Amino acid sequence: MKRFSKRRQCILDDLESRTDHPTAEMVYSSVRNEIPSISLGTVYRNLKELADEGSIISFTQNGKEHFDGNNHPHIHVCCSVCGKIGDHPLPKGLFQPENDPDFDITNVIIQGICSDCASKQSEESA
Amino acid sequence: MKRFSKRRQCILDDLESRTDHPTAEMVYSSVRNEIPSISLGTVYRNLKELADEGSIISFTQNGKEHFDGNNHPHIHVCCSVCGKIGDHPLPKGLFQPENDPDFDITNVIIQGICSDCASKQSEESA
DNA sequence: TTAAGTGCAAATAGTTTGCGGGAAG
DNA sequence: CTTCCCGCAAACTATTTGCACTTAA
Repeated sequence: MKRFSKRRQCILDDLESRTDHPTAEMVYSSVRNEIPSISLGTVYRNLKELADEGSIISFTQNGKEHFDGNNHPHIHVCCSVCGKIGDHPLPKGLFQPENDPDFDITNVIIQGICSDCASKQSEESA
Repeated sequence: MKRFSKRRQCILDDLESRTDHPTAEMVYSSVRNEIPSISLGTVYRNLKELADEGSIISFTQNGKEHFDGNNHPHIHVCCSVCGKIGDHPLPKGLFQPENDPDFDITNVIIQGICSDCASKQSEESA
């Protein structure tokens, strides 16, 4: 049976209290303020368990896994140039794949180039 | 200046001729039928260049990068249990982030659990 | 001719895991 | 007690890179 673990709780609390989308390393660095003896392996282990049980959301961007304490399905808009990640609400039913009406959406990721980076790029090439 | 390279062309042709979403390893295995002496490093190198220049789309699923020869922005529906990836058209303007109307979308990923896997899981827990 | 492309193998980055010790129930 | 959890360090996987050699232009 799954136990109450101070470390797991602390990791979950940290994720739920922040609005960015930290990597494992970033969670590690933050949680160490609370529990200096915690190890990176434990952070990885618990992040994976929390994601598997659906308590948190995870997705990969630029080769690193990012985590989100808000486990309600919503939209992540990610700029592939600067790496910025923004949250947006998911309009009800809008994204339902027509060939699988019961597909259970857990996360939506939109990749592209934000207008800031687009204007910088056009300056450079000018 | 960028040159015409038989290997790069062959990799691009392979990607454009298939409708799945292969990993680098899968492209390597396929392209080796055409050019047996090609190396995995070259496949990685060219896939990265093609993705950087926008000729192909790439995204990470289950810790591996997948590639798509269709570089028109469209929706990838990914089941996080069985790993199936499906293509869907992107309704014009539907996903435009309201706080950045000029955000240039290159790819949309919808993660979740397909109905097949969902029914299998409910059987197991029964 | 010469800069871009390549094979090879070593290196790297991110993540996972086995194990002996520690803590929750 | 006994089962899960943890720190540690080694292992693993996917990907990148340096270098000497090829090849397209």
